Amino acid sequence: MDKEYFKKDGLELAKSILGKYLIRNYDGKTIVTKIVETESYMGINDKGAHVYGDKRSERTKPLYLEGGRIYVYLIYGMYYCLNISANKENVPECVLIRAVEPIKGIEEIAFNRFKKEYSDLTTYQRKNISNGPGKLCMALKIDKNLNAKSILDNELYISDFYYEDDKKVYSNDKIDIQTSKRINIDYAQEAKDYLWRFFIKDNKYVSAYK
DNA sequence: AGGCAGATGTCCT
DNA sequence: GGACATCTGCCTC
Repeated sequence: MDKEYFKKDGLELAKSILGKYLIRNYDGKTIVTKIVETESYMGINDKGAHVYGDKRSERTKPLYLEGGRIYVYLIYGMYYCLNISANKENVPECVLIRAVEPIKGIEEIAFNRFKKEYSDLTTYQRKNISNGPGKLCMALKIDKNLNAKSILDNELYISDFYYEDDKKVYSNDKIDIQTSKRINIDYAQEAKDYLWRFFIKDNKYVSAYK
């Protein structure tokens, strides 16, 4: 992925990063996951968006930067959510990453989530290891420190391949995408019914919402 | 497998 | 003071 890739609009970006790899590097460790669920937030006219009504604030600053910036915010006082800004500068669209599938580094993920080895997790915990926006941030150790940084940098980036024993493994472009209404934005009036949630059909790690 | 309450900080009226 | 792009634990079925 290059800089230009992220300058498409928020709906295009949400669909095109499905199936791509979200890769996290920290403390010399690498975690590889696959993006399986996203939502679009379409800027100043979207009643579900943080920037609705052109609400510029300290919090929403990264959204106004050019596409490809990380926007991390705190929700319900205890959880982080990861977004990628879309489109060009001053067009504050973004994509919320709602769920990922673990590919590499499962032991690291299990520890970040439950402070236990993967083999000690219950089937319930295994199923719920990264199938939600707050859960995936815990799984990948994502917090405010990454806010406003580029999603092309080594700490956290999106790619269409990862390395398995020095061999490139590419993502599959042929993905069956399903759509639905966005989750938990009942306040957004007519915008709550827009079909701006996208997920990979039948993927085990999509969040619990139908 | 599903419903409900509680946790808890930051942004907004 | 209230809302919030959520998760967990505890309860019932």
